[in-house]
Amino acid sequence: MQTKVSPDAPSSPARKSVVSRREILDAAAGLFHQKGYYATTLRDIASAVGMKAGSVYYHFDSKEQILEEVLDIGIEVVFEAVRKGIEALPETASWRERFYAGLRAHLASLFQHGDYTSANIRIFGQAPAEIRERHSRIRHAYENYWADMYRSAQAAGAIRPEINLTALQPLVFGAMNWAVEWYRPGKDGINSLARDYTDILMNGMQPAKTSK
Amino acid sequence: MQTKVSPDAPSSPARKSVVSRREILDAAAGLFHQKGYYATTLRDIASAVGMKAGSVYYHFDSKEQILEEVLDIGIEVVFEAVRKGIEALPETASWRERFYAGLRAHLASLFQHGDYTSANIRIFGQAPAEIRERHSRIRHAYENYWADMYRSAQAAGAIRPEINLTALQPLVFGAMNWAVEWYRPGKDGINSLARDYTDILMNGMQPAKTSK
DNA sequence: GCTATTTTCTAACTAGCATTAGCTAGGCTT
DNA sequence: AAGCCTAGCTAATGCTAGTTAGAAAATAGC
Repeated sequence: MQTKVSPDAPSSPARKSVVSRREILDAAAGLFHQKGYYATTLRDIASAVGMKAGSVYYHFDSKEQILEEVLDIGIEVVFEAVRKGIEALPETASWRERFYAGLRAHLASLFQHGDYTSANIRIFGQAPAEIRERHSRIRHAYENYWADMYRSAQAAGAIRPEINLTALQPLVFGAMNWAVEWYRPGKDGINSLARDYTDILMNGMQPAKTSK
Repeated sequence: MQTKVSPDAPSSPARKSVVSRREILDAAAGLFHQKGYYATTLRDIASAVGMKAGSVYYHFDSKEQILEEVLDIGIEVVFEAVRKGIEALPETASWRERFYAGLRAHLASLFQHGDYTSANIRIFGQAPAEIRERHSRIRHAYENYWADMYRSAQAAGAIRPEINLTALQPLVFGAMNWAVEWYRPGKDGINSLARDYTDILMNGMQPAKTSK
């Protein structure tokens, strides 16, 4: 019945089921992103990986478990990409460079690792309360990562002291995540999008400086 | 069978069914917002207004029709609020004032007319393709309203010429709409939120002006 | 090559859903 | 007062979904 995931069993030499499992998750993420959670049936998922619906239960206990893992992976992938993107910068990097790097990494992972992250944004609201609850931990970890960056940037004077970080943070998140709803990437697409966003958010849209 | 809505029949003195119809829509909007479209059953909707599921079919042809109307109302309410908020300004109003008024009205209607607009944001992605298609017309009308404002503001020099409006517009939309996911209004809440957003988007987060 | 374990399939079961058909009771109109 | 329209109810229908149990196939170990 396999209830626990048991991360890589003691000596298993790349089990077959590890692959199938991953394929199922991949397919599920894609379908969830496309059609939403409820509109996606287990038969859809199964047939996308060339299986029958019943077989999925060898790998997962329920449809909800699949949802849960897809959600978690969605955040983890972005989180890791952003962290790596920022840590790759030299110590001397300016706040603007760090911000750009983070923004760029977040956007990139929305479209490259595509399904998991964009599924996350799309279906989070549809998830049963209990699952949403559990999943929120990972979300908050990621949010806190950004929150810390903003805080220290403001402390260092790279962000105006009047700026309300409680508003800034979700503003940026919203701006980034909304891209899933409309943006269809071209070749250089994501970099230029990230540049545009950075420019707007750092400098504002107005030409000169005005009274607050 | 009642296929057409026949907007306010010639001389009917406030039919009972008009009320029930509206109650159903209200309840549906609330539930859609809360639980999503598929997770909301007709029985849920019906019992929320003290009816049985079958009776809903006296007022609507299908669950999808309810969805469609809820979606449409969601945009219309915001659109109207924003238009009114902006038109109420004097001719002499600055771009910043206009922007603030629009932003404020949009945010306010997210939380005041609450369910319709936030349901719209939440469930649009879950709607069947065909409905999404039809509904997109209204959406685009609203988006175009903003697009025109941005264009003329930029033409008038109130927005820096380097700003890419194709990026600016969804950035702002995303920022506003994301508020549904996290913001819980207090008393003065929305006004101060709108002020914060306006400040960030107009002036940017950084203290002085830097090289682009 | 035989056996044990993994992995998948088949085939059903159950529950819940949207939808429908026919009925009922009250009120408006004439 | 008769009959029609309105508004809603009850009960049944058909379908689809998640889930399960056991058989079959594939794979690996000895």
